[in-house]
Amino acid sequence: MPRSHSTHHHPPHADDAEPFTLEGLTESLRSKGLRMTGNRRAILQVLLQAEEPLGLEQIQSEAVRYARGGETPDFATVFRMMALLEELKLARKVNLGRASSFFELADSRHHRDHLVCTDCGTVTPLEESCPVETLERQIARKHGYTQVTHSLEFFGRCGDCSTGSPS
Amino acid sequence: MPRSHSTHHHPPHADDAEPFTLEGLTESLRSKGLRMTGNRRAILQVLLQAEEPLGLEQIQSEAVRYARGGETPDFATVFRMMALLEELKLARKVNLGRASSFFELADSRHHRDHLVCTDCGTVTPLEESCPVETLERQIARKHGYTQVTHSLEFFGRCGDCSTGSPS
DNA sequence: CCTTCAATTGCAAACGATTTGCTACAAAGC
DNA sequence: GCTTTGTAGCAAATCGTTTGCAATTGAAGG
Repeated sequence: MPRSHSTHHHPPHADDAEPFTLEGLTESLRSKGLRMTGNRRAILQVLLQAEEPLGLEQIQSEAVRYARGGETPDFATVFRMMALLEELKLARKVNLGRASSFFELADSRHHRDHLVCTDCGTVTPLEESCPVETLERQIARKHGYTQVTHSLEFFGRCGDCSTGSPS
Repeated sequence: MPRSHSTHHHPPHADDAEPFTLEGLTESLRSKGLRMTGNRRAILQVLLQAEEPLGLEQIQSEAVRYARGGETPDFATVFRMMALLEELKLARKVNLGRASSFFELADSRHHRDHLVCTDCGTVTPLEESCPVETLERQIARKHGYTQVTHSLEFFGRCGDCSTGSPS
């Protein structure tokens, strides 16, 4: 499918191959009656820059660099923004096996599989994407990891729930 | 590879194809100087029976059925038992996208990929295990789910950490 | 069977991360 | 610039998880 050159706003979807932009995301929010504020712009810019999933505190502290006046957005603000983006399927919570949550934008540019060290917590975004079982050993060898396991879960709406609210 | 008919105890490992048994698990604990108590036996039986990952409260409440005298083990006891099994790599925490944790035994009989409904939370263990990207649509169609996404993470010890403690 | 010692348990308190109520603030339309 | 209504900050509440401690109980040895 040739990519449309969207001069118009067509809100990006989770399964869209197209990378998210500040403009596109802004438009996605606007079209829902939501407002683009300094905080939100800063948070989005942090997420757009991210090379790996970020925790709420990371997002909060990095947002300073994009905010005017160097104001740090409140923690609750970051929390609510991420909950909002998740709701709109523009961002995802990533399971890194930690107590707290990590987030990434839901486009293909930012969605990666990750290699997490259970010891030091290092997160390595993977380039590949293939059969899991087979890959486990390859990934282990390639990255010099040991005791590699994987966690693979699917999320979606079941038939019953799909018929209910269209969402 | 022909399966050995283990009359002897050889503690089961995480990547062992052989299903866990109450006896084998008991021996695994014993060999570590740990004790097999009524609580633990009950919890293990719950896990052995499970067809899908269970939360701590589920484990606790179902344990009643295996405990003598119908005593419910304390929540903390269940928590500590699961932490222990995780430590020994006999059980795993599973990411179901919920706030609380879910567990399953770490053998092939119990380790499954899952399909989780983001709406009602229904957990469907999958029989298949193949390339993720390709499978997403197939799984969606087969189970009547929509908006299917997946979460795939790898866990292990990185080179640096591997050299440190042997664990 | 009884004793001994360390592992285990229950209880309750401590924790850490997340979530929410409320009021003041500020985007965006008019 | 005024109004409407979404948003931000602050602090308190919540939720799941984790831990300290004293009492209990496996299980090995006498």
